[in-house]
Amino acid sequence: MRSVETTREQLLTIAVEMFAANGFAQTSLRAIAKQAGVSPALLVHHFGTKDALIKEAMAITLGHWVADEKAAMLDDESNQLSHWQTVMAKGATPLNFFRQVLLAGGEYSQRLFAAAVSESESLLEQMKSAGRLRDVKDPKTTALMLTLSGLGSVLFMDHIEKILGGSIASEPVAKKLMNANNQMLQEGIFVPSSSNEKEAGN
Amino acid sequence: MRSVETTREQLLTIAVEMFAANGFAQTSLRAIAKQAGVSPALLVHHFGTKDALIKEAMAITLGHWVADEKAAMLDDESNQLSHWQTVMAKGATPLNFFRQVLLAGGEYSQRLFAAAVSESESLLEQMKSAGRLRDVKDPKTTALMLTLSGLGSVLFMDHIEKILGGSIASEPVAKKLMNANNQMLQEGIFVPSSSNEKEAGN
DNA sequence: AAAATTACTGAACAGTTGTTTAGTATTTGA
DNA sequence: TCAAATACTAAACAACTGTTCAGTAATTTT
Repeated sequence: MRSVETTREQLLTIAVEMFAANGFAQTSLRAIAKQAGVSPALLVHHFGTKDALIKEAMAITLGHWVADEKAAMLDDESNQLSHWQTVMAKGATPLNFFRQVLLAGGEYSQRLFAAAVSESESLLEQMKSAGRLRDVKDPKTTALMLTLSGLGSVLFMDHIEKILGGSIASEPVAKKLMNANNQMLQEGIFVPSSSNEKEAGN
Repeated sequence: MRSVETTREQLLTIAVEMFAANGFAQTSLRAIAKQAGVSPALLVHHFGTKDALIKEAMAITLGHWVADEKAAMLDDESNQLSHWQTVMAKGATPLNFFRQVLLAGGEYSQRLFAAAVSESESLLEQMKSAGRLRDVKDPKTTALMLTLSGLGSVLFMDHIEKILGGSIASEPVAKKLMNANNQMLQEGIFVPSSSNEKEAGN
């Protein structure tokens, strides 16, 4: 054999890129094989089925991401902008891949979402112990809301870029988003009306 | 002919439901025809192509929604919860349909997103003239952020329900979300740190 | 009532899909 | 060096896709 593990890895890398760019259902084994200059049957030989290939692609991409993310968190906790740019510096592929995972639904989507929520929760806890969190009444739901806008910005990347007129990775666009977000989350933007000043009972 | 417009309308209704439930690409003409008890060729006869059917389904669903939404806005502007329940009372189909439109990407997705953003913008303006808006530095980007969490909650409906343990249409879950959202948007949740108390320059 | 139009079907076409099979080349282990 | 295992391919299968075609039934128009 010419170079077992290397060919397999190459195939996996190409698959991840193509899945990230076009989605799982829209990427055929034939297309991946063609891009790799290889016969479709070889993909089956190495991975068994398309589903298995997808799962392996998910596992490896999520694994890398989590590792990198943890490193980045320990590294630089306070500067959002530089963290954001660190994330984007990894290139569009992993972010787009996650986008596709979320879009595809199913088990991995569920897991990814849950992981994002719990990351938000631990962020809130960190902020709390740093004395930078106000008295949040419902931390879990709050974390969920934070997750929604966070993942929303990943999912709607293209739309955002069209509206703000620039790459989401670029400094001006990233700053715009962060400033708006910071104002919302630090000062609030709405003045309570008399009717819903108190929280609705439940 | 047995009842021209009626058959066409029935087909369209079934198509909308199936698209909403399973997505556009995942719903074949044969499946729609089977559900309708009709031959696949009849769909082609009435709509020409699948794409045309999809576009017609989009046009009619978006049209109905916008009309209903405008009526609801004039009707009851202040009570978020009852508005939310009005929205949900229309049933899951239109909301899921929009979800699929957003997921599918493309032109209609773009339009829908842009419409949602501009609706958020006009909400901000309304709030401002009602004296219920703080001094927002970047209303456009702020409207965009609001849109992200709004559409996010539509896209991730299933995940949210799994985490909060109940239908998103139910009163307790809806209240949870709204209370967390209100606190965030009215009081803010983060205390500014010294380093990013001032907005980052650009 | 005859003619024209419209509603509708069954069968097939051509393309794509994931996967299988049978076989060849290449590499490894003994 | 010989045998076993692995890497890899060409061709085909079966299932599915959107769409076409030829034809029949029902309805409208004249």
